Amino acid sequence: MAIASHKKNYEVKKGQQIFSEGEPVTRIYFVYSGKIKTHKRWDAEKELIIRFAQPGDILGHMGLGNEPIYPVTTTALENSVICSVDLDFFESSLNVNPRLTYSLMKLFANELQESEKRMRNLVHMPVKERIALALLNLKKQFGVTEEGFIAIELSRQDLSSFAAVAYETLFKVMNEFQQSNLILTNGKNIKLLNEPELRTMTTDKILP
Amino acid sequence: MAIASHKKNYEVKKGQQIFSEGEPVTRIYFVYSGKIKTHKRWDAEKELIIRFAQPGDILGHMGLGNEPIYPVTTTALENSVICSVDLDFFESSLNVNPRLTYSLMKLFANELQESEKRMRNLVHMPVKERIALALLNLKKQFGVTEEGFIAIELSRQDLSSFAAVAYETLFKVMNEFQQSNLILTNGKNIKLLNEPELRTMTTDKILP
DNA sequence: CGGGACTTTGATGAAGCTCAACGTGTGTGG
DNA sequence: CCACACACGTTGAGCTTCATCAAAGTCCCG
Repeated sequence: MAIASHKKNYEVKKGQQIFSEGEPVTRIYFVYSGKIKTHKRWDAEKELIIRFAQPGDILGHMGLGNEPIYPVTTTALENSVICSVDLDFFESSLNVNPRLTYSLMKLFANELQESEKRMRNLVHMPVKERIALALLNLKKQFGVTEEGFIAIELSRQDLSSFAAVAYETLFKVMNEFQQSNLILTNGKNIKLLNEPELRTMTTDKILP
Repeated sequence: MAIASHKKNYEVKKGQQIFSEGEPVTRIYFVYSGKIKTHKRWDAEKELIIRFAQPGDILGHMGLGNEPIYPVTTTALENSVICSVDLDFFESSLNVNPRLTYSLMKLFANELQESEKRMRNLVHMPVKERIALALLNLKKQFGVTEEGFIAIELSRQDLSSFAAVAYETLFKVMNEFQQSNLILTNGKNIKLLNEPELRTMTTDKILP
């Protein structure tokens, strides 16, 4: 196929970066297998995890804006396989294939909604609720294993970066949750025991 | 024109809502004149201002996602003129006109970048920096009048909702800024006196 | 002149971040 | 195989920041 010359397949090891904030945008990536975090740096040791990508997800599409600079960093959470296409090739695909453009536009619309909802939540929610919400969202995105644990293994570091909470604060709240039988943890594995309760914590202030 | 039957023009008075969070998406709006805020409610009396729209900007496009529900409210900050098209009509325009879809996709890409940058900033920045950033962004978007004031009149309420800061806290910081000759205020008019200083406040922790 | 809404200032308290110490596991070299 | 070091996980105490509450001041209309 003609496409092949523009396509590359990679294996990415756990912890390895695919691209990094500030680099010029050269390629668009697709996840074949594995899990990948999209994050934004702050302050050398702090970061905010923007979202997680799974098989089927696209990466680097935020670089399609006017500034051809990746605004985020992407790092593999486990060994993953991704494929990438040249940016120019992707752009010309968009020209040729309006349906592709359309579905990409839809994707952006959804992500923008999500992003702005989350922005408001992070701004207004106290820590406990932010963490509850983070757990619920993880379960929603990744589902659970047979034993009922959320089907992703995150370091506490990553979990705190996702909930936008200090590292140490996360422990304390997770303990509290555990003591009130809201969750059950086993190392990195987390099970939600009382999802309705967690849900009301996060929604009762969001008016319709 | 055939379009005409799908088009409506409105005049919107200051303070009037165009559409509201939770309503089903029926139309897409374009701003002809005036200034409009896009905000998300929280907690009956709190809100977060997501962005401001000016002449030429589109409103309601976030409703193009999978859920046909407006995720935000839009309220006129001054008497404005807007035009709207039926959602179905807009969707079919997208089918017919790939260039439109493409530019909409680009728009979304830019807004998503902006949104995620702002999310990180709001999460990590202390109050003073958030306010400095809000002022800089307002100036960037609206420019200044002949006298050098930022060309938008915002209530302190709105300003605090934009900076994601408590109402009273805003006053105190604005005073501080005034005392250190960073800004000059005259009622709702704001002039930035020392933009470089404000800028360093907001950028020195954002590593490249 | 008085009332209501908006603005401004001060005092207080709590939430949560930081720092620092301690515990636990794991890999490495003797 | 053990000892040690280094990373990672856990807990506690102190302290800063900022939201909240309450009160006083100011402006605008009736």
